[in-house]
Amino acid sequence: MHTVQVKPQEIFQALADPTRIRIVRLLAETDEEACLCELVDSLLEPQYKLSRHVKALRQAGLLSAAKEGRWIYHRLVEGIPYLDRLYEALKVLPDVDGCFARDVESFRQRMCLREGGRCRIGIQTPELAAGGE
Amino acid sequence: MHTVQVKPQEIFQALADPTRIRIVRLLAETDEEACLCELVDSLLEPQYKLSRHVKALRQAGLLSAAKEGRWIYHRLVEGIPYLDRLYEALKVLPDVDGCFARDVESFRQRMCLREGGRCRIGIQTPELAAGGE
DNA sequence: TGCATACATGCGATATCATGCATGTATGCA
DNA sequence: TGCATACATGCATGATATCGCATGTATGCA
Repeated sequence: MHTVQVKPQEIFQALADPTRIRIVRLLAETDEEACLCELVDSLLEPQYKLSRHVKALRQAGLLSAAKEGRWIYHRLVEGIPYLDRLYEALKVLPDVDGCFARDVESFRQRMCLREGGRCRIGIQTPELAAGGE
Repeated sequence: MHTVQVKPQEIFQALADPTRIRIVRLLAETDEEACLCELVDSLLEPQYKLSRHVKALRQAGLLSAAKEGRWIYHRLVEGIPYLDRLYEALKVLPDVDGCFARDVESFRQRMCLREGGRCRIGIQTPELAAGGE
């Protein structure tokens, strides 16, 4: 089940980081699930960084993970009143520098590389993969 | 005006503290304004602590302040889409230990001490006033 | 004009967090 | 069975947050 007694402040703490907001907002706006390499290629942040942020969001109860072989698909936990309202808040956040719009656009293009609706490739931006460049 | 360019993560950071959540939730549920001494007597936290948290919420754009002589009334900034949705999320947060319910009850009782709708007394819990006990 | 009072804040101690680098784990394919 | 790869994490570091204590500022009243 979801609730492992997550304190309210832990939920907001999970969103108190620009990268984590980008992750949640991306998944909220597209209503999609994504594996880590897709997030890396969309947000253009290092693999280890997003891995940790995704973990933080999972521990806060915002994300659920589904393992499929080597890939792990992350999606928003939905159906919980206060979480659903948080997503709504995120979706109407101002996007002054167009960062969120770019994330969504990059993500949509990355989704085109799926085969049969599943990710079959890894990180397409080599300098963001483990080990750096 | 309101917006002094508050970054999204600063809004969530402002709510990433249990005391600040209590403040915002109290004002959201009661749709009231409150001065600092009323908050002290309701939340039963030291004056200097709430003063700082209120300041943090103001800097994040969640609270506005109206000075009336020695008293300063704080209320939620409303009418901004993502803020209004955040308040809605706060209002449906679980209250496992009954903390929020107690805050609201204490606040309602404290409001009975107003004269003409205005606070005319100071902190009624001496050990929480400046200087400690 | 001086005092009581509503609220603000400088300081130091402690704790938590995000990041980069490097490396570890686990899964599937040849 | 070994290698490539998708993802995870230990460690050190710098940044930031909270708190208690004490004190400072500003307003109104006697």
